[in-house]
Amino acid sequence: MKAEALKGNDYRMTIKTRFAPSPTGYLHVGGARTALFSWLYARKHGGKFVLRIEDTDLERSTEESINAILEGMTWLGLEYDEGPFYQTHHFDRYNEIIDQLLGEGKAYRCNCSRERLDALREEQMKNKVKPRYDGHCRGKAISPDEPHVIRFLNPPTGTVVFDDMVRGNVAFNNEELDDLIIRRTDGSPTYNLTVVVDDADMGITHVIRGDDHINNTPRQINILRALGKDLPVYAHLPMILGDDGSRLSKRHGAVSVMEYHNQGVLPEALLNYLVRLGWSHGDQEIFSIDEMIELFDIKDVNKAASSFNTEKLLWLNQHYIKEDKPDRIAHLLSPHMGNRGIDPATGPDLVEVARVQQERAKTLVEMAEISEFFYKDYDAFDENAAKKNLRPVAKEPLLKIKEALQALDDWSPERLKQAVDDVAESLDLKMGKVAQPLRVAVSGRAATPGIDETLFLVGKEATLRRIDMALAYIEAREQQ
RNA sequence: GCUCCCUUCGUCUAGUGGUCCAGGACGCUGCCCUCUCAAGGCGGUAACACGGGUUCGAACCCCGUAGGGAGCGCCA
Repeated sequence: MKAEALKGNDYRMTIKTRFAPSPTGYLHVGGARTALFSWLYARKHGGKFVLRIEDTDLERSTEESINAILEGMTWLGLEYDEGPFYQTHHFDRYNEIIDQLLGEGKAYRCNCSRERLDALREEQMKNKVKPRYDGHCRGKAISPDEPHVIRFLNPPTGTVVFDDMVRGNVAFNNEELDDLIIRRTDGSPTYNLTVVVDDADMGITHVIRGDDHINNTPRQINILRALGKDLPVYAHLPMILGDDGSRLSKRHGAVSVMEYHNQGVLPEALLNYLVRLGWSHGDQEIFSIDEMIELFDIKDVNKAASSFNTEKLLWLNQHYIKEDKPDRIAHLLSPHMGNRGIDPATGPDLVEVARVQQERAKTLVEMAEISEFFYKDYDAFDENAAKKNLRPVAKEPLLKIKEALQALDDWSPERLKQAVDDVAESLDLKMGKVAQPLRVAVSGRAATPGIDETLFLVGKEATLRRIDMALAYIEAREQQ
């Protein structure tokens, strides 16, 4: 008996959040952060997280976009416990609710023409008042057989008040609202109705969404009340702006989550970056997923919008690349090598390459670029590097080191380091005078990992061949 | 235009009346380390939007102003 009661109580208390994107584009960073916060809230409280696709706009919704959103969620690891649900599958239910409201006199038919509505709006704007429907069709007997929309009869007076988890107490006057359309002429339901019905049906306890929806909240609350449903708790998250403070758009560079994936950003880096946008926990910057779940509290979310800063994202990305296990980095790096036409199986162990490059790249794309020479001869020397280091004075050190390396049968980093040291000493040169020309010779570039690791991974045969290429380059220069 | 909201270094933020001539992080920058590039270590640069109050005392409370944002669809 007691256990039974407890169980019932627990059920009601189970927290459920949702992410409800409309599939009209890719998953962008703003949506991803909204999803992250919703997900964190559910995870932190042992609740459920549901994914609902709001595809009632048949004109703009696409299959491609649905897949892009699903792909983005998966990549970020924001796994959902229920769904994906599709609103287009719930039309019968929405109609049932709309008919119920109609029957109860809480909604009515309206046959105002678009022309009348447009004229009304224009008139109101001209008179400097907020444009809203004037209730022209309220109480009019309009036949279901003639073309019409259905409007929700919004309470004409009073105030809608709710306690937002991030905004605090929010109040709207019903006078500011109007009788919104809940069913279009073509019979399809509209957003404010479908959201309310689904949230109630799915048992969503906490509606966490972007604050561009805050103005919809009082309308939704009024519909919920008309339906006699419990209200969820609301949390309206601030927007993410571009680095110039304006609304995030394509001209700010990448906004799609998968674009970051393509650029070689690690999901944990993006997540860490996103969680710190509008939220903080003292001075802490680095958060593992588990720490986020443990420490995240929606009450610590800021009210003000924040600007997206790619530099900081890249810093975090480098941090995670550096900290991660070389074999995972190698695994993630492999496709990027493939994009450059390189099959990692044809050269040194990619795990070893990842290990030596880990702290030298901000993205996996960059790491692939600076690692290409381990797998294939460079097409040309980096111009500045060659100009500076492959000069006639470098000839003797290169010849000497070539000789020393040729004689080496233990091609280990230790012996390679020793060989370079020995040559430098024998010529009475600083190590850099030998190592740097050698570096440019074997890699074609000015910067690589330590010379010992570099030579080791490039291998004896390629090293000797490339030293000859460098010597030929120097000689060609001398001819000029 | 109307309604609502927001405002600490360039950026992300800490800060909830005295411990703040404002702390951390990214960026930029100086030095150290060093075979290059990174990474790392130690420094530096830089902010309470403005104007009035309230108070012994204000980044923190109140009021204006300015700037920014969101919404005002048979889009979501």
